[in-house]
Amino acid sequence: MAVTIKDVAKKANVAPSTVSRVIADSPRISTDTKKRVRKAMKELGYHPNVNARNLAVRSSKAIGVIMPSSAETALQNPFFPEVLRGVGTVAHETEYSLYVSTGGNDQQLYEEVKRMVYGHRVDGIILLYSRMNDAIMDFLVEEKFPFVVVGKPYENESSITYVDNDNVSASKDVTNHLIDFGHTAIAFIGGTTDLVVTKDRELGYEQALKDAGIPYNEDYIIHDEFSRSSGKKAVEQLLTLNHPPTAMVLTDDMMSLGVINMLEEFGLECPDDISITSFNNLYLSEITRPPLTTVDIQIYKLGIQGAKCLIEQLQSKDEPAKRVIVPYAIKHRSSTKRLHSND
Amino acid sequence: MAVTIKDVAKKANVAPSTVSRVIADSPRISTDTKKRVRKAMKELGYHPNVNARNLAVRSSKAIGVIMPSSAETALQNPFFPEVLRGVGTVAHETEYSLYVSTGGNDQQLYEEVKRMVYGHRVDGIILLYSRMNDAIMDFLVEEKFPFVVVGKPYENESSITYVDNDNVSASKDVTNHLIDFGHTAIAFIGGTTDLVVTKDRELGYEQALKDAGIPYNEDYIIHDEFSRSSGKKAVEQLLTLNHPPTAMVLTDDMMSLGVINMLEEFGLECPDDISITSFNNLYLSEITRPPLTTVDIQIYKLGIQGAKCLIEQLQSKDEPAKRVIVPYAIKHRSSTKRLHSND
DNA sequence: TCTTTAAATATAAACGCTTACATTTTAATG
DNA sequence: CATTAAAATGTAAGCGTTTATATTTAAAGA
Repeated sequence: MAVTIKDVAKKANVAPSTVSRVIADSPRISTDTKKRVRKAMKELGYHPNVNARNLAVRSSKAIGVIMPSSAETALQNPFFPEVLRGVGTVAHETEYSLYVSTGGNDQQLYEEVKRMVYGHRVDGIILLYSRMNDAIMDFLVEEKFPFVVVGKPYENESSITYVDNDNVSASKDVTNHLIDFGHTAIAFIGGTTDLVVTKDRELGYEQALKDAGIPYNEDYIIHDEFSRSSGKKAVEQLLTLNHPPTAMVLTDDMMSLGVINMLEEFGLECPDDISITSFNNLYLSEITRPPLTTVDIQIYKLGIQGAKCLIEQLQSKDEPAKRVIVPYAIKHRSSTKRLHSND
Repeated sequence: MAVTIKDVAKKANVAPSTVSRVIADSPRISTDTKKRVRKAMKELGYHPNVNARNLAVRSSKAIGVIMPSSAETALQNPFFPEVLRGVGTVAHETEYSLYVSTGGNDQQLYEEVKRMVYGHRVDGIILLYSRMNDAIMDFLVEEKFPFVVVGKPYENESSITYVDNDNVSASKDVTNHLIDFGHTAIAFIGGTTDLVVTKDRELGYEQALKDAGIPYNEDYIIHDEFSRSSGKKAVEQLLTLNHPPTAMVLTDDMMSLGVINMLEEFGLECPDDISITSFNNLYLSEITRPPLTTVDIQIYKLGIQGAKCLIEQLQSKDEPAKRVIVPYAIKHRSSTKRLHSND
């Protein structure tokens, strides 16, 4: 077997507890013995066994990252890798490990979270999505297990720590941008309605219309998954309307890609025939034709902040529930155009 | 504290060992007591503590997934999430957990791997890249730690289990496709040269040229990271040549995106002015304009197979080194065009 | 020099599980 | 009905740490 604390102890002529204490760099050990023990560790090639340690201290120094269940489409959206990168950065700094979910469907995911929690696999969890009546979130609050959500909780908002953008305001801003450009027939294409983020962005869209005195048109509202195929479907639906929109507020860059593609099939050009605003500012959004006017929600920062909050929560037991709002910024590119100014 | 095996034992009036055996569904326990114990577990809400279990059995039922160090650019390429999805699928089926690397630079990553290995955090490792003189891979063989690589090892090829495509052949095929279309001025833009995959694809490209009797032109070969910005740089370099190429073999869809974008800035259209073949068949590749003719390397399957191989290796100690070649398929779309047939 | 106190280290009991081995119970055999 | 074998369960020793408590050693005070 591998070399243990006892081997080191023997070699350095001390008790195992002493070795343990020099690992923890306890001030109760004289610098002399510390040196001696460290030498022995080096010579033997000692490395602590985390399982044993975790068992003794009842923690795992690991955090679980839960992505939406529909792994099929979820992981395909660069949003997730990008938050993950943020989370990973602070995890690395603080020497936490990252456990990621693998569940394919809702049920599997739920089982997996239970395994993480009950099995003491992780000390805390980061939820990378937020939807209504989510069994997993309910479970976590029920169990009083430390977690933070990236996005806004659909309930218990004040008692759950979360990091989010001000999506209402962001959505209002882009809609206003479209209105400023003279558009009044503005469609909204968002993700599934059970996602809190969709709700918020729709709300912002509505507020902007209302403020501008533009009547709300139900036909202009479409909800679907975040994916390219759904984007296509959405376009089809809108373009066959009597009064097709001249602009659209989309809530995801990937979706926008699909929409623009579909538009072309219908013989329409963006932004000449239709203006588009988007969300996320994925690295793709500046590479598409046209480059997208999109809301930079600072995905990486969302990840950073989420992880930070969680770890704070883990370090001091009764850290209060926090809310951190990551600022957004609209990237004005070329997917929107002033109405009636066909040059 | 949480409910332990002893609590269950007491409640069910059996010895802890019996409970343990029930958990393992050992045939040595009568169905009667099994039932009784299971009932007790349910009533008490028992869940095994993995740390304790791992310590006892000296394993962790977890596999480590190592992505390239430059997390900045790496995770941005949907290739990685997609393999991860494959890996996750089989991990889930076999009840393994997934540990992912978080290291930002080479050194950090190396440290992390050591922590995984020495700390008994994972039972095996999947390397999601393969480059020359990789300290991590060397470390793993040195330690005789179970691992598989997705990609082809740069050395010890016969003693390391890996899953890969036949990249030489694939690259040859796409190059030939270009040649068939009448192109002779064909450039190659690949990732950094220390990546084995780049080597292979370049080799295929060269072979195709040679077979067709087309002289090798060093100016046509460009190496860089897999990213969009590097793609742009590459284009610039090629177009300012005396005899700029009429076609290019690119080794990554993301790069292709950048290239096409850049081409436009130079006033060139793909495929009218220049033909492009690509690799990976990311979901984007059919959404771009033009949709890319690209090699479908079946990323998801690479992940599936990689995980399968690793787990086989973990289950039976002396599983022989394997090589599994995932078949590729060229997706013919609209980014290539017959030379001189300007319609 | 003898206490008293502080500093340094050792002892041993957890942590929650698995498993080799021992023991008891049950069934089978002559 | 005793004997033996097989089946079912129990006992206890790990797995490699941490940590409360005890012990030893060294320094300080009287």
